[in-house]
Amino acid sequence: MMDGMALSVETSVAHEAQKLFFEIGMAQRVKVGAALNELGLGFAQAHALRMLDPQEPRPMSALAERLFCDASNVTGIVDRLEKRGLVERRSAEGDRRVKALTLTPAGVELREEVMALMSEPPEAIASLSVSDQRALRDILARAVENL
Amino acid sequence: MMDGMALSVETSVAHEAQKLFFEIGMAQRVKVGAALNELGLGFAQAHALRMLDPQEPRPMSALAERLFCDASNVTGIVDRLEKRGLVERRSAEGDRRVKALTLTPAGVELREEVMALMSEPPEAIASLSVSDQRALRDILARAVENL
DNA sequence: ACCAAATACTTGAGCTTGTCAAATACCTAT
DNA sequence: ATAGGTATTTGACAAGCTCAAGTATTTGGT
Repeated sequence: MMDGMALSVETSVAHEAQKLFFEIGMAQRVKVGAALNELGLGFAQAHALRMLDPQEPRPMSALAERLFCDASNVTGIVDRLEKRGLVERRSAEGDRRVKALTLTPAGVELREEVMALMSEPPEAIASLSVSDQRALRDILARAVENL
Repeated sequence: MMDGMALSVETSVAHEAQKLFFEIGMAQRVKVGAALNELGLGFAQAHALRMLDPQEPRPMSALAERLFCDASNVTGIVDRLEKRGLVERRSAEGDRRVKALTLTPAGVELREEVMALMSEPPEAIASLSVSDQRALRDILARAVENL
């Protein structure tokens, strides 16, 4: 009985937090999506851009892993990025099967914009007091560590 | 100079928080997406289900608003839900242009599952201490109020 | 009452994103 | 040499999304 109640209290706090978390995330997704569309990018393309390293070329397969999706999906996403001159497929030295994805200067530049856009805090967070923001950051940092 | 620095400190805290927020949200999206697929639902369908009221039928247009998408998109989403017998289109009394969306018993039931699934806190949040969870919930509640 | 304009929804074209299965090209180890 | 494994592409298909145009119905002005 006591255990049951204690547990239900705990889960209810986490659930309440999750509902709020989800609501803020959803709103932000809509806002960011609109901004990305104005840059002519879908969410997946933007995410792919973020996952590429301006310094170090990565194979398609590495991108698929980071995007948590099928390799054949990456083909299409990279096609569109390449058509816009943001990315280049270079055959990797040593293994001609792998395509080393390289950001072009235009790609690097747009990537910066995307990064800025996506790390822009939503209204909800920006309007918190600085001490709340700090507390939030610290709690989320602990949360991420526990992954 | 001082103002500039103070500002940059503030934005950097919010930005750091946002990056963590985004990372947790992204991971959760993937996990929830997989669970929804096992129920045979896409994210949009699930979200639509959530936005319908088991008590009070709503017109398509109301759903479009809540989904932040075009009305013509809702047609397709509701088509799929209706084909599975989760929702019914009834002509509204008083205005035959309007379709009143009504959840069937199966729809109500599946909606419950979806709600439970989507408010299930991610690993990252669940593994926080109870006091962190409480603090998180309270901060997010303040954040949502500021919308 | 009549007709033009507004409203609710559907349809169709076209795009991106996603999956799966099969093909291609290349590498590696026996 | 060759059998099997790996990286990427292709093709078929479906969801999700937008825009423009179409249909049905209501509303409002005259």
